[in-house]
Amino acid sequence: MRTSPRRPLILRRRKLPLPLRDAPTTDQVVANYQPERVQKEASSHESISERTDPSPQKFPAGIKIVNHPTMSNTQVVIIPKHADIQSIIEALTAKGKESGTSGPNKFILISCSGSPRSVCSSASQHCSQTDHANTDEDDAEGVSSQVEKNVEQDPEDMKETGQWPSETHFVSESMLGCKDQSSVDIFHADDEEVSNCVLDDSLTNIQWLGKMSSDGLGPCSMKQELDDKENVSPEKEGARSEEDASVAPCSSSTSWQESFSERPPYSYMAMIQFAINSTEGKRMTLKEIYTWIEDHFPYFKHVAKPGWKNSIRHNLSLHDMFVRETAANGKISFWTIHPDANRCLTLDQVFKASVTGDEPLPFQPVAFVRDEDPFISVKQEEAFNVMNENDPFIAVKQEEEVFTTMREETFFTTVKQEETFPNIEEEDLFTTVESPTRKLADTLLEKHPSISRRKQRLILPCLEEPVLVFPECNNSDSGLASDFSFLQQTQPFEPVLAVCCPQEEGGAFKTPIKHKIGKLPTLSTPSKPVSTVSQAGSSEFYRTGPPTREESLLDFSPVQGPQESMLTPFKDSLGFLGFTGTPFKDTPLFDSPRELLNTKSPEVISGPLTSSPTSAPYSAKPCSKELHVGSSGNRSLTEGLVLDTMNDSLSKILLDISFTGLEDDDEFGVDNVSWSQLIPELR
DNA sequence: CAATATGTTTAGCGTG
DNA sequence: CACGCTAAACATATTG
Repeated sequence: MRTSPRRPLILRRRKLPLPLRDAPTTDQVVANYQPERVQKEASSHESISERTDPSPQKFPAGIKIVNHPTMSNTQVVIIPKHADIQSIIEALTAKGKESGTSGPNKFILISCSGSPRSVCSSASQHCSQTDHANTDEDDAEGVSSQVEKNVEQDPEDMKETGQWPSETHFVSESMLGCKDQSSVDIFHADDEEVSNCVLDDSLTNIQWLGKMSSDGLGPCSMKQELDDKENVSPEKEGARSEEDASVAPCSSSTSWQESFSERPPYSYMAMIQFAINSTEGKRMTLKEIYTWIEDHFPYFKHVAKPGWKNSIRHNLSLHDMFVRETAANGKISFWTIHPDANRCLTLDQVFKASVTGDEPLPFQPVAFVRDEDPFISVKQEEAFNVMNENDPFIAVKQEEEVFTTMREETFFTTVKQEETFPNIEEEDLFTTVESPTRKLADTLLEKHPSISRRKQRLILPCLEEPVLVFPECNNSDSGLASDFSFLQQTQPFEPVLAVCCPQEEGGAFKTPIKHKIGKLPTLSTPSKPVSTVSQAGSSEFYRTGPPTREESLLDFSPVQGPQESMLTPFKDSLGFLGFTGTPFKDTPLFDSPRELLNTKSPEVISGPLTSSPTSAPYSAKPCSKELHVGSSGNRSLTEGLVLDTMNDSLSKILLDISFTGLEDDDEFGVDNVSWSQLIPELR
């Protein structure tokens, strides 16, 4: 099969692996998933509570309990529609405590009463809560569990292979067990991708970052592990990935070595920004950019085809946020990031935010997207696009994101005339070296002759898509840092929203406009204006418009998650937007099990579903995408809880399990659930 | 002068 | 349709 040219998708964010406290216990009837067994169960619909849960606890009638197919200390509990969840939880809690470390202490509760929309909105609405909660909590002692689902498998094949039932569309993962706090990440994975490379992606993306450490970001450590890594064959890696996926991989050097041959989940745009922002002067020669990327992403040094450099050059030229400056002697060209477009995203920053999650970030970026916003196209994270990417801030977001991609896609630029050229008319900024194409684009854009040909984008009402501005600009004194310094001072820990009116600024652009800032240096080709080094002082608000897909989808969004939300200024991109493809990437956190129980989906969704974009932009927007996704497909979402009796924590998880013939909620009763279908969903 | 590096632009593809 | 990626063509600059 042809390998998709897309960059690796971040399917989920995985907490740093935690040591398993308990070995598989003997009381588990189903220690491992067995297709044969599932087949039998599929035809019988029998209640397995008796045989799998011989404990004396009193459970309401109709409850079904089954051992998790892959998680040694976890059981899956299907709760009847009208069962008293509270009592069930209490019983399970007692059961778990009674079992101690030698028995099941974690339970995934699947409720049959949830509706797709309610679930979706519920998850969405609490995104910010989740972020906040995670920020303050220490999850070092957490026990994580992952619930993954593959998709688009023929039911029969699923039975044979132990994979997912047909019409299962989401990949979900729950991460819980942080004392009183749990987090659950639910992702929407592209069917094809998931079906083809779920495991691969999990390693490629999450583990890719997860295995990194701040110390490991440097070229040395990366190179050190390269040799070993290259010896890992795809087959071997694939075989290992499944195990890793189910057994929270340890952040050992070994796993890191094995995974970093994977293509990094960042777009070229994001990586270029990483590279440039890693330098003191925020500028790099092309060669240095190459070197930086090779050093930090061994994939490009040892695996990628030579053409990647061409792509780098292509990106540098294509995106207006990248400005070429010529040294005084006119012989050396440096690439910089337009000060007004530079979000100062660095790899280290992204890493810390997404992986460690232990450093409270000064901001909790929040981005709002209209329901019709094209953020959805991202996968790249699909699930997570901390950085989308595309831009890492240009992205991320993907998902996002902690990142995406930093897609700079939508920068509302203010083509401000530089002080050095106060008399230059805006329309003249690019006249010197314009290509026919650009001229045409300019003509079409009329008032914005200098924007790139790819910037003919929508202009969104300011109120509908507030833009979160990140005051944080690590080690950078470029535009943003200074521009938002006041915000940082006044509201260091509060989300900062910069509501902009694109129309006023001149329109939305994918990337910042490269406008003539200084003398036109010698150009290898006469089509692109170049700025001189001296222009670096510009500090105009380059990015004043609502975050577009590019921003929110930072290509690096892979690290998006509750904890990541605080990482970078553009968390919105990374988080909410970066992973547009993942409807439930952000799920609510609850301080207590009771609070979780009291949370009713209908309430949660009422806002997003009924509120107009303008009336409730802050609460509904972030989830609009998710809502859309959740309600659009032929899917049946069910809501679940994860009860960790070891930590007295309860998390809500969202499962999108579509069983053939069970679209109707009323039919999705416990009696109709086939374990052969459900179990794989919970693997 | 050839080879290489750098830079710009266009086109096609896959994906959402 | 927009986006990111890839490939390619072409041009200019640099280097040996």
